[in-house]
Amino acid sequence: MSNQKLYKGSLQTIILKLLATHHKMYGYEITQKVKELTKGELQITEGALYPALHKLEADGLLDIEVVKVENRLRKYYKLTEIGTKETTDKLEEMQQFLKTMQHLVNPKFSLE
Amino acid sequence: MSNQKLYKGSLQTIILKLLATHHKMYGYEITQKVKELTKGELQITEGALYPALHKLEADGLLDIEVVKVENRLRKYYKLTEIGTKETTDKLEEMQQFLKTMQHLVNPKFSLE
DNA sequence: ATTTTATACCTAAGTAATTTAGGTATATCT
DNA sequence: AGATATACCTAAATTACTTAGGTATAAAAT
Repeated sequence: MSNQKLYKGSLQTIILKLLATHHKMYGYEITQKVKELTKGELQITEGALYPALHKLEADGLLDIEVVKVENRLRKYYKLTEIGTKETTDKLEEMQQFLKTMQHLVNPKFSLE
Repeated sequence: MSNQKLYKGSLQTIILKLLATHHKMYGYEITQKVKELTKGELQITEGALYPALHKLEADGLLDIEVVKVENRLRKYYKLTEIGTKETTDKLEEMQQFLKTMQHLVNPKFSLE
């Protein structure tokens, strides 16, 4: 995973997108889902994930619901109304970014 | 440019790609070219660019050629042999990253 | 004539998202 | 019994960047 640093700055967007799609997820589940969806290409570390979740919650984008499952704690996160709005914005920014980067590095445009 | 932070980690790749395409460029030219290619979407700051160029040179990926034009200095950079190789690798990593991110944020329209 | 903008280089302090490297605890597999 | 998987967490270090300066020449605007 030598290109892990390219993912810098996209963690919040990834979390928000997952919560928009799956409605309700807990931290560990997010790490596993990302690993699964990216076929191991992206491994979200817990040292990055948990502080990010706490910040999103502190910023009012996420709501929390603590559940005890098989004697273990789970903290389910879901989007607030503000979080849903912010997700739309961040996904648009991401699409714009991906389009721009594709344009910059795509060999098709190599003669510019 | 609220999504500037998404570009974190991609500066080296952008520089290398430009030098692969244009063979020889100087710092100021790179900032202008990126602004032009991205229609202002991405503004490389000089505080980021010059240290990045110095690092790429120190790492042996770039060669330098100083030229005096109209009484002003220009430092032209071009890829070394190692730099050319590294560019290929970094562009592959970037393509993989873009594909993965596209898939993550919009599985419906995956590039696959 | 003088100020501003454009060209062209640079550095250093501060910021923030991460990595690294720990920690706690329960359940399951070998 | 020990390793792996589940499930949470934090704090110091790293790092790529932003911010905010600096020097200097040439051209354009006021």
